[in-house]
Amino acid sequence: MDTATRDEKRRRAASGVQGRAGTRSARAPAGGPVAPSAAARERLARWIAERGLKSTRQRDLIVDTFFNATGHLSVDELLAEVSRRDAHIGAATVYRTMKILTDAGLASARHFDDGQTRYEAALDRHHHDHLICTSCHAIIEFENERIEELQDQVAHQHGFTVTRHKLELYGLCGDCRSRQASGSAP
Amino acid sequence: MDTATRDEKRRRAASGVQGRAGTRSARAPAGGPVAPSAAARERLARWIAERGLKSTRQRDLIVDTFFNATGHLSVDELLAEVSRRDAHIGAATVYRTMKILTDAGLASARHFDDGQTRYEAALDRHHHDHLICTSCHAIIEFENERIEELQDQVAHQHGFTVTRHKLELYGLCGDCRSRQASGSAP
DNA sequence: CGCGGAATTGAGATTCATTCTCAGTTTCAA
DNA sequence: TTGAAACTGAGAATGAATCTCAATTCCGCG
Repeated sequence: MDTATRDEKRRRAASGVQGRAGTRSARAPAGGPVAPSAAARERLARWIAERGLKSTRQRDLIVDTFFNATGHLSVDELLAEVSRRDAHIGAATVYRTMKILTDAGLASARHFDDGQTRYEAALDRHHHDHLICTSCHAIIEFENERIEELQDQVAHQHGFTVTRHKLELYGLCGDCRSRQASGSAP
Repeated sequence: MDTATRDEKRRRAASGVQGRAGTRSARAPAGGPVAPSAAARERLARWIAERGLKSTRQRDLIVDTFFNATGHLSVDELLAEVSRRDAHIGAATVYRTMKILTDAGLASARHFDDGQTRYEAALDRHHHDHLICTSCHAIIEFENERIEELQDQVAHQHGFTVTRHKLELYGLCGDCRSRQASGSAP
């Protein structure tokens, strides 16, 4: 029965505009020249060793696939990608692996308004927020120091100590806007 | 830091100690002296009439309960309240009614990080954002013109036209912080 | 190199929020 | 009053995510 479900999902991931979701997202702006996945894998190895976890073929494959992908992936999308390399890997394993990656601070989970958890690489990345195009689903990252300051200020006024925040701007990206302004063909 | 939050959510959702969530939220700051539910019900009546919908006992009861409640209610909470007045009302009806209210612009749906949709009255209310206490789950509303301006500015820099946004600050409210600082008893 | 216990895996079951289906009920305009 | 259309409740269905468990894999130890 799970087979049917999985096919369902894959079809969606494969067909929809979804495939491109996050493709445009900026990767570590002005990051280092080092291959990110290498450092990440090293840190993961340490994390795993430290707590008696084990390194497995599936885990490695998923992690490798994740760090070699771009953007903000959902488990569905990641599984679709992983399945291409090994069709036997189950969804549960992908969920479990992403949880480990998240706990290890190597990935971070984001909940946009599409009801799926999306993951982005978090290796030495700064905090940032997102602009999301409601038409083509592109996700663009940005940082704004001034906004953060104002947030802290507001929180302080209400006696709050903020530990994390979420700022998402939904709208039309430039491309989609001009596309809609002229012809209609998507 | 997203990590700890997940367990938090599950535990909270499981134990069902949500009754108080949102209780502290501010109601229409400096609103008019008019009873809000009356105006809302009037607008709803028009909305319903305009599109050939029907006014039913259940609908009226749910709407009345919603507008007489305070804060950011989940369907569960609303249903619990409604059930006290009429135990036969089904969850589906509450979902359906809240959808109508939302479409009519009389309620607005919010998705905080607890996996449930929460509704707040939207009658003539200004846009606002939220501070959420991760300990007692109080939800406090705030407005900050300056932040909005900066958001628009950022969006503009990226060629975006923003249609809506979401800003949530998670942390500890003053009460919970001092409570944790001193003894531990809640 | 081979053991054996602990961690891991896949598949299906399960949970939770929400939506859908459908037969019976209610509303309301004519 | 009447009948078509909207509504309702209960349970089934859906979708994401988690859990269960028997079978498998990993890996430190000898």
